[in-house]
Amino acid sequence: MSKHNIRLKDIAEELGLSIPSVSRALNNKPDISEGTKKKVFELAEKLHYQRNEFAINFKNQQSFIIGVIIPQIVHHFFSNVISGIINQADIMGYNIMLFQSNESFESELKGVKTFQKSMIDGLIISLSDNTHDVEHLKYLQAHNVPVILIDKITNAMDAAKIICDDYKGAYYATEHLISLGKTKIAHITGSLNPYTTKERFRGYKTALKDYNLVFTEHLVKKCNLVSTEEGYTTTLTLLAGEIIPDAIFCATDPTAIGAIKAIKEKGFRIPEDIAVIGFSDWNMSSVVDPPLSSVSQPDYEMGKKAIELITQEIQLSRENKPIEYQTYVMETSLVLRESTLGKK
Amino acid sequence: MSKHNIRLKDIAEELGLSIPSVSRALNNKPDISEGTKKKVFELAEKLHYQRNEFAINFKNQQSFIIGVIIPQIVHHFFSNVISGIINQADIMGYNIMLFQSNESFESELKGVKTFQKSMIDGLIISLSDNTHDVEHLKYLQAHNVPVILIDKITNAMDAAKIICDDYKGAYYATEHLISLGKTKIAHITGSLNPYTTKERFRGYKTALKDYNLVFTEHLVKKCNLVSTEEGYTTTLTLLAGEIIPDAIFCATDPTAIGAIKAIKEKGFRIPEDIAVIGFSDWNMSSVVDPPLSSVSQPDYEMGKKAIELITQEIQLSRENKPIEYQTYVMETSLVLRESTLGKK
DNA sequence: AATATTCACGTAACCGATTACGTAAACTAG
DNA sequence: CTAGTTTACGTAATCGGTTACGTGAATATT
Repeated sequence: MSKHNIRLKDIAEELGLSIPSVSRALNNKPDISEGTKKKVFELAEKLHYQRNEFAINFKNQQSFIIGVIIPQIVHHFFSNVISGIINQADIMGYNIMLFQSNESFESELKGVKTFQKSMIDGLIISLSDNTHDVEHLKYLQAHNVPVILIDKITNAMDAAKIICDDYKGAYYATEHLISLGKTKIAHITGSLNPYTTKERFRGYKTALKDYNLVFTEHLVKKCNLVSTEEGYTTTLTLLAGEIIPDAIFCATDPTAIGAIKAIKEKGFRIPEDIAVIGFSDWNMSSVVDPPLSSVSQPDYEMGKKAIELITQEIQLSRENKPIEYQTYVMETSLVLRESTLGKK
Repeated sequence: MSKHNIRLKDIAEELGLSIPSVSRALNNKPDISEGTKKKVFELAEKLHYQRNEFAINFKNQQSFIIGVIIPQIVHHFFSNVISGIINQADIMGYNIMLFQSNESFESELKGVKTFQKSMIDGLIISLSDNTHDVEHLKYLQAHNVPVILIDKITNAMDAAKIICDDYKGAYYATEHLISLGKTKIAHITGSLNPYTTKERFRGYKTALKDYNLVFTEHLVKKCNLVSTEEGYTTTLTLLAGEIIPDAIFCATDPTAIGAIKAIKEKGFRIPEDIAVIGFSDWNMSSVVDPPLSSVSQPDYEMGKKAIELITQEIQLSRENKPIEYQTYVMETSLVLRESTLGKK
């Protein structure tokens, strides 16, 4: 930040005018003569004058900065969410201040406090897995800073929330496996991020029930990290069990990729013997062998929606109008590939 | 941003003090009595007073914001760079304002201007493929805003630059293939992002030469988008040529993944008939079949280094000290997997 | 006791721009 | 020719905090 940027004062002094007159000229205010206006414009042009938005925002008590806190940037889903957030924020005239909590509550708390002191106009946050207390977010809200929860949400506070329909996505995925004639459908679930995982589990169970398939406790395995490695070992356990599944619905793509590896290693065919479907449609999913069917989440659109909502809330908040909080459930879609459909 | 945050004025009025006295008390300045200090601290605590950093930064003409512009967030390499940037910036007490150019020069230009008006203290930028003019960056520099180029750099301006050793990485990759006894080593190069691609090509050629292998023009193919699809079709062309390669060094991992698909489809064994190695070690590379050997870039460290450098430059710039620009070349490392080593 | 020093605070200026308000000079109207 | 209006500007206040400077009262020194 230069100390030698051109200020209104520089222009005013050179033209023998007062600072407000220069301001009025540059902003095309009525109370200024055409001649002065022209002189000011020309000098401003010549000196490459740029308005100091920092000063204006300070005066107007509005930063045009939206804080974004997510658990991890290096994540297919979140990087797409951020992409949507940034592109839409640009359209709406806002800047994005980004922070990652690395799944730590302390870090998230620190991020919120830093943002608060930086006078963000609003916060879009996806909670860390270790966040159970949301007083820091309620405090922001209480001070007229709109907060929007995205993906990893909580019921512990009233706010606009954006999620994708994990339940329906899981239901459709399971339904798809059923439509292939599979009857012994396993599910590898996760324990972290309770909300989405629970919803996926619920979708799985409901689909089984709706199609009159027996829910078998043995066919449901829990994975803590939902990683490729855990997917691999968990699937090996599944395959060594009494009931060998003929399909596996995994709560995440990495888990599904681990499952594919285990299934191939044990000599089963995919999808003939065991079909596999994941969740989230990671970019890697199309390149594994066989390419993985998955449930695609509207990540980019969720980010875009978050900006649309928060800019509205910021506006309402400035006008001291009441804000009605809704939860926006966005549709998922099935992306079918060889891991369920087989070779074309 | 609330209009009703607690200000020094509120505390001052309640205690019958002047605003500067409250300020001195809270900042533990000497010219204030212990009794007053205690009273101020207690009331500040009670009212949850938070310093308005926005105001202080405005006064100090320093925003503690570092602007970051990259072509795309949804990219394994860049998301890791940003991760390093954010974590290190947090340590150094800076905030990150993020923007993506989507590989558009106009968009990049707009981002730079917006950041400039927001009074960023420094800019870390990875140029879009369509950026040939860097006047916008030179302008920032001329106004004491340090600019650091990362990965996609240019020689058109003097600035600190951070790249990874594409040349050596490519050399090592080729050398590794040679060490496996491969003699007909093909290279799939790209045309975008000339600098890195050219360096990778140069590393490939030099390694061949150093090990007395013939450089064969036919074994080098150009891919514009370096995508999986292009890698696939390009490899099919290679395999239909007169000289069938016994190894392929691809300029990117997606290309290599496409190559693997084509090689498997044509019935060749990997790595026995044809070994494959990529570049960048995308997260998907470990899950393809066979797992892909690749050249790992120090993405996270590059981001971290960028923050270290820019905070130093900001400091020097504030002290009006001269800044010496260097180009930091960071080491790559080989990540060897089955696509060159075979099954263990 | 007279003077010097320290203490503890208040006042004013500032960061860069905007905006409400005030006011000479010029213009208009009756 | 005077009163009212418009024009085109300047002055002052503001945003929230920091800092240089000034000052009366208390304390210390000779």
